[in-house]
Amino acid sequence: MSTALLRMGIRGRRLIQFRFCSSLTTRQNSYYEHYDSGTRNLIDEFTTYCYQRNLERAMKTLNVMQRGKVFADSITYSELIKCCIASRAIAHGKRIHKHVFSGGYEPKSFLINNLLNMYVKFGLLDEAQALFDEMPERNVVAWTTMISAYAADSELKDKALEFLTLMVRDGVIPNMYTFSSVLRACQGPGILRQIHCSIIKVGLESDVYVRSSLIDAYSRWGESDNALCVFNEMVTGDLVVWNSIIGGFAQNCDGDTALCLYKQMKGAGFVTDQSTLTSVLGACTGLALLELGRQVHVHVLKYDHDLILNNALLDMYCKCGSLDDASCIFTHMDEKDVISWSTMIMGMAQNGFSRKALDLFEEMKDSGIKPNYITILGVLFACSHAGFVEDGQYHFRSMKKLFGINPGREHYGCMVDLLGRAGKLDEAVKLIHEMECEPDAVTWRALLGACRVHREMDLAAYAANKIIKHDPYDAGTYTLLSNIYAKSQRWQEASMVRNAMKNKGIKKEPGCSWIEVNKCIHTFIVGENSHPQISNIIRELKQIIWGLKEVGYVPDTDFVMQDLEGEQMEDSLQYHSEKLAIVFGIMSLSSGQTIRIRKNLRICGDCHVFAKLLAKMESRSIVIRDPIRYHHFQDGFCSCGDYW
DNA sequence: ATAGGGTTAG
Repeated sequence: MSTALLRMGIRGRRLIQFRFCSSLTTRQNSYYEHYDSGTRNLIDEFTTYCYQRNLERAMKTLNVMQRGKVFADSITYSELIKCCIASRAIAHGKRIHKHVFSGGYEPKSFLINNLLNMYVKFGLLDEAQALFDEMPERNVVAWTTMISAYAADSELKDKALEFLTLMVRDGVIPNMYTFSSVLRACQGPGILRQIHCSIIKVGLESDVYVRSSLIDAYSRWGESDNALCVFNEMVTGDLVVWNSIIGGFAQNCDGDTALCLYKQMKGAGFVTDQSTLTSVLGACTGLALLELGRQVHVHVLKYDHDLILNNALLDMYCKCGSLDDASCIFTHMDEKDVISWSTMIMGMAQNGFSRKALDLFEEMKDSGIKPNYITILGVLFACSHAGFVEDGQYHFRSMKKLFGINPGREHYGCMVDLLGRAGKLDEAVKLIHEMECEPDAVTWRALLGACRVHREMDLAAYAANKIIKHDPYDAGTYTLLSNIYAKSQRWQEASMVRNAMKNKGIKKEPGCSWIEVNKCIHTFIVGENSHPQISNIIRELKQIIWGLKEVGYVPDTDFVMQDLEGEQMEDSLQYHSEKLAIVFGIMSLSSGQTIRIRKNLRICGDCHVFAKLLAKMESRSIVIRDPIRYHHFQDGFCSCGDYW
């Protein structure tokens, strides 16, 4: 007689040893054949229900079996617990937990680990911790389950790292599961490097899970170089590792590298999935590559029910200035969440369609989706850009009451912008002093922007000094401040600012514009006449300026109040990068096509007038995206309403 | 039995 059957006899009851393992273990380990056909049928039924994750029926069948003195063992319970997790049956899970410990036999360690995992999956960390504390022996799985639980909680990441130390102290050796969990808990590049060292020491760096976690962790802390090192050391990788590195660069605003890696990935024969496409769309968004984005859209159609992917698509079209496409996708999405709505509201606002943004906000509330911090930001952004002072004040005042959202710095920034732009500079200053959180450079920049519009030199100087205090390397603000002093004939202060800039080694970022023609990106950098067709472009530009002057274009050379937010004055008025890019667009795109430009600096007043008049003269749309907002030029007007 | 990648702002 086998020892198993002997044990059954001693305990005086029958245990179910399931068919879950019958394909894995040999039949001699199974009690199954010793049962009568009625019991066998019950077990079959139970097994089927468990596989179907039909908890209700499985529990019922188990009760029937227990009445026939056939009891569950650890494997049985484990399967039941998996059922509970799948159907999120918390109460059932707790009942099974009690059951396990009230039985007359000792639960196997894997069963307790399953219970632990169940509490973690249900987010009941206290219960999990209590169970963990009671465990007679904690193996690497139990430790890893706890570490993974704490690492996933933004408030408890320190605890995950602490558990790693405790675990090692307890003599339990972390494995690749442990490391890929604990990497999520690293709260800075220092500790990350330490963990990386440990991983190398135990020789786990080539595990794909560990590798993708490392890449992700380095990317999250802005250390793309290290992420790329980890990636490049890879001999054999999988889709997720590729997705990690592509996503890492896409999120770190390095779309070029992300797209380059995407190309390599396809070259290496990998098939993309939703995650890849989401990151690639993100790269297109960052680079304003509408045509490439459209190509990716074709692949996205395969996954038309993927919400995250659709949201990324939506954002791509918004940020590439194609709101018709965005609206079309938005109306056809079968599921919309708060991010879909926020993306659309912000997209409308940034592109100058403020009324539409506010209408969407009303629609969103009607649809029952609760706005979040970012949604409200979009709403206030829309109000400030259109001068809807009362709407803005209403939404700002009611956000806490209606949605329980406390206004943050960004919200105050929008309000300062709104009030300041409406000429209520006193109220804007008052609001800054009333802020619950400390004003920062962004807040002061909003005030400075308003001062620029209303030519408030003194207040502008005050705000600019505040910005420099917060952000001592902001070249744009230095330039602006020095220009303000110069304009007010405060020469000494002007030269002091310029000296401070020189001493700190702060240099202006050169103006740069990009345009996509035939799937190729053409770059124009001010002062660097590096484009192969530059002489033709300049010749054409001169003719255009000549033509525009005939219809009333007067080049504007007053830059004093135009340097804002890192958008420094570009040196040569005539050859501003966006002018070159626009002219190149006219020369190389077919006549009906919209000209789309992306800029690294804010557009200057002169180029703005130039684009408006040119759009009218050429009867075509020009869209320029700067780091903050969008300008849709058409028929002599701009969607920004001449405020930016 | 325990582990990895994707969406809104700044």
